[in-house]
Amino acid sequence: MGATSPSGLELTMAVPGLSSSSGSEGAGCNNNGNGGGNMRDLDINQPASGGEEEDFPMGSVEEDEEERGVGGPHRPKKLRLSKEQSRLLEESFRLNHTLTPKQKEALAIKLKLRPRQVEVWFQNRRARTKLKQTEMECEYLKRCFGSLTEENRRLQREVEELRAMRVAPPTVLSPHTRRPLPASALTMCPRCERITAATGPPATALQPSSAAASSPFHPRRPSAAF
DNA sequence: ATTGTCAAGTAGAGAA
DNA sequence: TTCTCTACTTGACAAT
Repeated sequence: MGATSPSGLELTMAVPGLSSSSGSEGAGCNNNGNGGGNMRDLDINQPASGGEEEDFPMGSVEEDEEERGVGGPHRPKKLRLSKEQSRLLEESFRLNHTLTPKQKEALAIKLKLRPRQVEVWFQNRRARTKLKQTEMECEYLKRCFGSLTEENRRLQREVEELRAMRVAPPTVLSPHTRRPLPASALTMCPRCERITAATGPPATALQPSSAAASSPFHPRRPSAAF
């Protein structure tokens, strides 16, 4: 299962029975929702439409190495990848979540970015994917916790009911003689609270409580010697 | 003013 | 030593 979240994250999660509601949280998904994009959609490789000065946000390959900002702000402007750049990055991320140096170089040339920028984009993209997956797993575990708590409550109630029903000790047959054992010869298994013969193989209860016969407490126990 | 997003910086770990 | 990764942080910017 691979879901694409509103923010374009492709998520895969190996959680049984989880229908990853792909667009669950729409809270912060402002980008690429309508394609129209009310967000300023700067192409960092184009000069800003109005002002023709050195108005590059930063980091396009054209302006790369030069030491600008001598005494200037250490983080001058924020790069915004263009739609096309993001699309191509997403596309290659879909194919591969990591890049070889060659792939990185090629992609950087294709996108007119520095290899470092491509690398950073992939790092951040992986981080976002992982975060999303973690959030989904968290949701899933919360649901599991809820249903297990409910199941636990139900079983506790069942135990209480069974305890209340057990007025007299059940008649237990000896495994050897097939005759009823005296109560003094019986013990209670501390784990399953089942009545057994004090020695020898487990005795056969004549009137096992209906739940004890197919109790969920003892699923396929390797015939332990009690 | 606050909040969310995201590119980029930094530190530390691990592999070659 | 160098490279790449993850995890965490920072700061710019848009949306509310």
